[in-house]
Order: sequence, then structure tokens, then C-alpha cells
Amino acid sequence: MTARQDVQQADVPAICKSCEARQDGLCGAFNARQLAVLAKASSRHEVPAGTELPDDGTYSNLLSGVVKLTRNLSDGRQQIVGFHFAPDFLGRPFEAKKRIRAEALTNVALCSFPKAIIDRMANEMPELGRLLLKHTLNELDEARDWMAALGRKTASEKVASFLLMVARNTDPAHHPASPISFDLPLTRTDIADFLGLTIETVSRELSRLRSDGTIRIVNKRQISLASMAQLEERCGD
Amino acid sequence: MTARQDVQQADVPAICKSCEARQDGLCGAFNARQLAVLAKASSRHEVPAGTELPDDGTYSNLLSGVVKLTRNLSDGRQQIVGFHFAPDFLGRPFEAKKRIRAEALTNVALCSFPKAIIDRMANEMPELGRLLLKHTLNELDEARDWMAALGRKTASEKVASFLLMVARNTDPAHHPASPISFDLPLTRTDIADFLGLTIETVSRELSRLRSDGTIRIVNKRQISLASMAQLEERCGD
DNA sequence: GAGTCGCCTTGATCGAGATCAAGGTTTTGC
DNA sequence: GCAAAACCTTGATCTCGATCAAGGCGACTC
Repeated sequence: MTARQDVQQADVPAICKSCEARQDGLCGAFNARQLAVLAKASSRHEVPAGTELPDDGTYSNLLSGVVKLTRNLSDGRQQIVGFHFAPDFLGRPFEAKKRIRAEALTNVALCSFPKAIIDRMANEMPELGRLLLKHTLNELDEARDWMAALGRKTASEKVASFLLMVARNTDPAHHPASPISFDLPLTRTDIADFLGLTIETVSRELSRLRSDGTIRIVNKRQISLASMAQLEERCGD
Repeated sequence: MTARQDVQQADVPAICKSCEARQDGLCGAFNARQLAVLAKASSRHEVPAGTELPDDGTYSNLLSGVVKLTRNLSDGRQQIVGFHFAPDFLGRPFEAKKRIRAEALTNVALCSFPKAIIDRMANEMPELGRLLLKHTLNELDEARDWMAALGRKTASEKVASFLLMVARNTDPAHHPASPISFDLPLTRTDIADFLGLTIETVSRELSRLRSDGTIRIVNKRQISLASMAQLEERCGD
């Protein structure tokens, strides 16, 4: 990986070192000239956990950390409607009708680009538009999966599905039959707000999965699984 | 409107008469030459209620009728994850990971185009790509609104929100304070599968809204409202 | 190291919505 | 027009997950 980073640095101008090294987010779609333009306009940010990410019209590659998207009802009830894990691409090309807040769940590193530059490039570069569309369609698929979970799964199926989602995002290439452990980047309140449950129910279902032997709870935030396949059986789909 | 239709027919070659007259779906984005190409490749279909719309790689303008999108869990539990009302644009540019079925709820009229033609045009026409992206982002916003409803609203808020959604799609320009009546294009089972409830609960909540005086139930499928504003108060958001 | 605060767990009880059950109404087919 | 089927409503009861309540466990502060 260090070798690859060196090659990248020799081949193309820097956007920001982390972006470039990992070809994060959209960066893989650009040629050397475009990367040079982006490099000048980009800026790197470190954002501490708990910060709201303002919708200031910029686009960003999420280099590390986890971001939650929330929708609130008028009386304060909250629903988490999505997560972004590194190396997702953040930002919205057009205005949203309803307000969705984005907040850093963990410390987050971003590489940001002004909207105008990306939009201009998208106009002269159909490949970029297709990539944005593909990203958005994936988000739509995920949202619909969670609609099915919210509407039709039991509490324990919801919790199992959630753990599986985090595990998959932690290590997308992980073999389903082998053990894995990972940190939950969320409080019980966040998990509840995502699954449409209360914190007590989340806690009880986690305890039940532990006494089942399906999961081990190391440290409140750290979970380890004998296998993802075992959880998949409890997901209902 | 008839006047406008005449102008359109004089200006540009026909895609199919209905598309053209209403500038449905994506047709408003094309110039005369492109419309001519599309016209040759397009075909009009009438699909009876209850038919599954196969994901055959074509794109379609939905000229009339309502389409539901469903996700099923392994044991048959069903969640409706979205609707398409005329004049939506149907079709998916890339492969979906999980299977979502599309089914006509009412009789449906479609104007279909081969995928290859649209994809080629999207490559040489950034405007079209942006339009597709915009459509997809709207779908994403809607999906997230329903996530919030599924996760955090009570049964009566869900039913009120649903009625409001149908009312708005029936007549998008309707004044919120004036009376409106519309047909529900769904059975109670479909409503329940959309709201994550049982048919009995849907039926009871509709009865309650009727005895409240918020709605009138004319004919099981036909609802009339004194005002949309009254329902909005019961939506929770 | 005592006290406070934030977060989590567990138990007891409650209630919204599910399930079970019966009957009514509309549609369909002959 | 009648019978059957599909769909809808309403009532009785049950259950899953919410709510209420108490206490545990770390992480800070002083």
C-alpha cells in the first residue's frame, strides 16, 4: 500500500494525500489534468465526533469515520435514515425538499471540493455523472432495504441486521464464515433511532444475542462474531 | 392544453402522442432531433392492474396509473418501498443488488424506450444525466421520509401521512385549504404493506378519521377531504 | 477516592397494534 | 339474479416492544 501510494504520487498531482492514496470516493474517476484542478481547490478537514456537517454546498470524500443522517418529526422523535462510512462520497447535487441533518458519529476526516468545480466537471464528463447516479442508486437501495426492516422485521431481526451492516462496512471483503470483530460507532440511542426501537429494547436484544452465543460483547462498543453467517440466519431476509 | 398539444405536435416528431402532449417523464429534456430518434424506438404499452412489470432493461414514461415497488422478506412478509404515479419515469440505469418487484396497481399506460438509446443519449447530453440524477434524489428523499414514518410514527399518523401523499399525487397543485376527493388505488392490504401495519389497524384508523370528521369514505376506495391542512396536522411532521 | 455525569442493563408493568374471530359488503362469474 | 370469492369492518383478546423504575459501570473532575 505504501508502494501504491508512491506510484500515485508520482503519476498524478495530489488532491490530498489520503484521497489519492486510496482512490477514495470519486477520485478514481478523474484523469491527471482534472485531478490537478481538484487538488488546487480541495481542502482537508478533521471534524470531531458529534459535530453537525453543514450542507454548505460542497462535496466531500469521507476519508475516515462514520456520519449519520437524521430526519426529525415535529415533536422531536428522531429517525436515522442513513449512514456514510469511509470511503463514501458526501454531498447533494440539488436542493432537498425536506431537511436531513448530517452529523459525525466518530471523528471524521473529509476532503472537500467546491460544488461549482464538480458540477462543471460533471457537465463535460458523462462518466462522473454516471458515477454520481450510481452512488445515489446504491443509497436508494439501502434506504429501501431499511424500509423493509423498519416496517416488517421484529426487534431481534432489526438488531441482527444492523450488526451485520456494520460488520460488512467494517470489512467489505470479509469471508462470511470466519470470525470478525468491530467497533460500534454508535450509542444505544443512535442504534434505537436507526431501528425504530427504544434503547431498552436494543439493549435487551443485544443481551439475548450474547446469551445465544451469536455475539460477544467485549466493551459495550466492541462486538465480535464467530461468523457473519450466523447473524445472517437471524436477519429475516 | 389542447392548444399546447397542437403546438407540440407541429414542433417535434411524435414519440408517442401521450408522452409528447404532456412532456411526460423525461421527454421535456430532448431536442427535436433526439425526439425523432426516440420516436422510432419507442413503443406504447397498456398493462392491466396486477401485472408485474419485468425489469427488462427498458426505460418507460408512466403515462397513467400507479405502480408499486415491493421488497419481500424470506418468509413472505412484504414491504412496499415506493410508488410511481404518472408522469414518473421508470427504469434503473444499473443493476440492483437486491430484488425489488414492480407491479401495476391500476391499469397502466407506458411509453417504453430501449435502454441502449437512453444510455447513449445520456453520454452525449449532460442535461439528461442530471435529470436522471435529480429524479433518483427525489426518490431517495421520499424513501427517507417513509423511513421516518415507518420507524417513528404512530398508526394514525402513518395513515394520515399516506392519505396526504395520495392526495398530493392526485393533484400536485391543489390548494391545501380547499376540499379534495380522490381514489385510493390500493387495497387495504397494500396500504398495510406500505405502512408496516395490519389491514385491521388500517381499517380501524380510517374509521377513526371518518368519525373524527377528517375524511369521508365514499366508496371504500374513494376518499374526500374537507382540506389537506386538516390531515397535515395529524401527520406528526 | 468520593462525587457526578453519561451511558447501559435489567426488571416490572403497560399499552398500541397484532392476532383471532365473526360477519358485512362489493365484485365476479355463470 | 344468485352463488362464490374477494375484500373490508368491527369486536375480543393477546403479545411484543414501550414505558417506568432502579441500579451498575466507566470516565471525568476536584
